[in-house]
Amino acid sequence: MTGPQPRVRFAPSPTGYFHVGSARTSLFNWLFARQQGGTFILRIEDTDAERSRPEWVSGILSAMAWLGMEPDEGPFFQSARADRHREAIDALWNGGFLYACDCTREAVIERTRNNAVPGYDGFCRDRGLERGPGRALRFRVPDEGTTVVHDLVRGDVEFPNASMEDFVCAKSNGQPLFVFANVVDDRDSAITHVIRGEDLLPSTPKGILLWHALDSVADGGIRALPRFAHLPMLVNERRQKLSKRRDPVALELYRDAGYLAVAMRNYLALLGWSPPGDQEKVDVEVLISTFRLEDVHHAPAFFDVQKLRHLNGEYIRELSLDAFVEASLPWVAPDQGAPSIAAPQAAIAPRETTSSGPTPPPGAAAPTAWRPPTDPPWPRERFDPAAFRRIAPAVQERVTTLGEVPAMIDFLFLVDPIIDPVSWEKVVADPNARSVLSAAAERYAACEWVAAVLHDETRALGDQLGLKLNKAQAPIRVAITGRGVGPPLFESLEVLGRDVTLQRIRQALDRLSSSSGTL
RNA sequence: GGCCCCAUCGUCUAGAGGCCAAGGACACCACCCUCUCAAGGUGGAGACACGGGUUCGAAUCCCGUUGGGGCUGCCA
Repeated sequence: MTGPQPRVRFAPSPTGYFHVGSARTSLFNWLFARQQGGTFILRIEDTDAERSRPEWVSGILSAMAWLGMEPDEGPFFQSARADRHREAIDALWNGGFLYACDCTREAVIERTRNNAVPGYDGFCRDRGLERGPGRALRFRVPDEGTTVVHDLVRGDVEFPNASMEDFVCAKSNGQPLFVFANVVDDRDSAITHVIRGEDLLPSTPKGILLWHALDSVADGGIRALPRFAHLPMLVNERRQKLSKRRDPVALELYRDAGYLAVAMRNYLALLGWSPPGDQEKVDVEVLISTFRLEDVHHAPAFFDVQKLRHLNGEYIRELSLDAFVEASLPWVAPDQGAPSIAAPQAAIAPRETTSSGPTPPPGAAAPTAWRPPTDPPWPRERFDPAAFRRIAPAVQERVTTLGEVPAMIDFLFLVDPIIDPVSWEKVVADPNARSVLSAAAERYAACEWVAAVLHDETRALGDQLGLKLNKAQAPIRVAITGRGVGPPLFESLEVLGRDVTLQRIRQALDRLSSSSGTL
């Protein structure tokens, strides 16, 4: 690609938490910028003051930091540019592109009820109203002709101008509206590529009209129209645009559940695009070097958590033991130096931290200390880092999210294990359970306390009772861990220690003896 | 209703006229491995929405149909 270095922007509106769809849009912008040696700009579109809150802005910033997408410029706040927007409005008004309109929404609806063409009917177009309070400013859309969007993803998309209504550029209170502020800001920041969701495609011809109008009044000089790239929507299982109300779309949800930033980023990149070759799990360097807007798929993509989980599991298993232990800390020991929000990602992809870019400007919230919303089930003082580290390799192979770690190791740190009723019922129903537990208590009391020996002892115990190891270990597992599934039993026993093991076997035996045999 | 977009296994996708009796990944099924559960290994089932063209030849190009979706706010 030739010409000036690309300048792209991600322009979210701070209306709540960070949406996975926004994350995907941001990622594609970021990938494109990194690849082209361009500039990635963050612009907060907060022109609607009533729908903007500071904490939502910091949510955007920290989510982007988590995914390793630091902006090169910004965040810029659209609300801070009101004067500039008014200036551009004046220029357009003076150029005759705008007209004042005092129609109420109700009046328009009333008037156009039976019209073939919906939307505003141009009622005020030739009334020659002066600007003033209570009067919105509308753009005089040409009656004839076609506006074509040259889209890098979809090719040329044509919009008959006659199908566009005279849209509002400035509210009756003087506030600029989205399309208008958006275009002015893109012009002023010399954006070369507008990469955003397909839902914005229908408003693009309006933006183009505005762009050329601003050119013709030389507002800020003549500016080259950016290239556009409209990304396919992310949809739910019903193939509808992801909705905040009913779909789990908050990126924070996934972070809280223990998805790694690298996995999330890799998965997001797979939505509407795929790296060359048969490999889908790829390093960010590959993402950056092979990403092409022209290769973006046209059809909407379903956000498939199953696949995300799988990828996450792969990334977790790939971690070094140290990295896994550290990444798990927020879930197992939230007080022990809970890392900042960016830390898990930094630990996993250290190269990420070398990405250049100015430090966030004043007003940008620094990444805050972060922890998952739920604490581990054991008393914090009973957590033993050394014990966790010993069992960690077995856990690492078995979890698919970090959020699953506590449930896998809770028996080590709880005073009494949490007994799963269904698993316990199977023990009660097992006629051999009592003799297995008794024999285990006997053998475990005397043998050397290492996994291999415990393994042999248990096998021998089974032989003695005519049971395969898989049958013999079952009651012991439930007695010790409370569950029928978990990390390898003998390693678990080794870490737990002889005393606690014997105590829990005795407790299980007691419970079996109680009249009901149930919990 | 109007404008616009889209259409390959259940899902994400590869596929730019012959290399495709359509490849990969997730999910699913079976087997192997195995102290449970995972992981891993091997194998299996599974798709070009439909109808017309164009062409020697179409998943790939064109038209139509059907089906989905987006937009249609003085929200962004």
